[in-house]
Amino acid sequence: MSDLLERLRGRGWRMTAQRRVVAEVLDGEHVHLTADEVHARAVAKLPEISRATVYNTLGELVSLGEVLEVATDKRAKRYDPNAHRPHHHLVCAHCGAIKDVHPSGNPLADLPDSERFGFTVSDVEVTYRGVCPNCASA
Amino acid sequence: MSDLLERLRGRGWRMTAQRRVVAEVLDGEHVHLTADEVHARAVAKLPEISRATVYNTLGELVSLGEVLEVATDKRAKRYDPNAHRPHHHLVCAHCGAIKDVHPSGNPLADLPDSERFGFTVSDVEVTYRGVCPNCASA
DNA sequence: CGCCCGCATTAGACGGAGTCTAAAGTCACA
DNA sequence: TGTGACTTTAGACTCCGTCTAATGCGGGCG
Ligand SMILES: [Mn+2]
Ligand SMILES: [Mn+2]
Ligand SMILES: [Zn+2]
Ligand SMILES: [Zn+2]
Repeated sequence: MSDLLERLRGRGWRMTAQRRVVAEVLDGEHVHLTADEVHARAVAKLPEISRATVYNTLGELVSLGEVLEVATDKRAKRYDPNAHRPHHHLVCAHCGAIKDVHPSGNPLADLPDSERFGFTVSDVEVTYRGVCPNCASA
Repeated sequence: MSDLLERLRGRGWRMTAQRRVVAEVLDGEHVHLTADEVHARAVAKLPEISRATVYNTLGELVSLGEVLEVATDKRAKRYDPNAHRPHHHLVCAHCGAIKDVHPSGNPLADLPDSERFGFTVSDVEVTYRGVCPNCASA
């Protein structure tokens, strides 16, 4: 994702300090941060950045397909910079920890035509739930 | 679900007009209503029922395993009285229509040990997304 | 290089969904 | 029927996210 800024510039994005900082926060680690967590980390690098700008920028990154929205819990959406390699999620029901997982097989193929009700099915999300080792040992 | 009230009484539930009405709203049709939709339908039968009671009762039904919470979109949770037969969901990305589906195969078996990170995995939710026939023809 | 237009940022108001509280009501057992 | 614990209620409150209108600034043009 380190050439993200280049790609964005290529798409006509005006480059600003705020956008750079949001991209930096998402870069590197494969995390699943909420918008307010992104904001908190962005503020550490650029104290005057506003919540609205973080929301705006995340929304744009999502539209551009550079970041995915993930709704694993029923609270705040999480933003996933791992948009390159398709994957699903494994969530700890106790502490909320999230792992990227790659199940074998193609769940799309497991939905027979008789179960499609005439829909054009284009995507599938799989969320595994369980208890992480940390929470299990506590 | 028609003997739901019996089961609940058996569990020591105090039976009230409000709880009866919420159970009736959920009974029968296999719908996926939001809490406010449940409230609206409950009000039609018992005008003075409050939003808080609908939320309380839905929460209790969920704890008892009689109703499932479904978070197919990123807005309000939906309440699913079809807790008897395990199933997944197919959602229209355009109008939000929701269908119950029964994929072949067991997605839990598709998650190799090497992808479990020491978690005890107990559950999996699969959400298919696409466009329904109505929206496709429009 | 510096101007200037239009895009970007900002603070704060606003909205929807859900939770909480404290006061009032009512179920059900004795 | 009386009683006490359980339920219900209105409305305040929180959290997450969106919107607005005023201000700021990036960067192409002259
Ligand atoms: Mn991920
Ligand atoms: Mn369902
Ligand atoms: Zn955990
Ligand atoms: Zn549709």
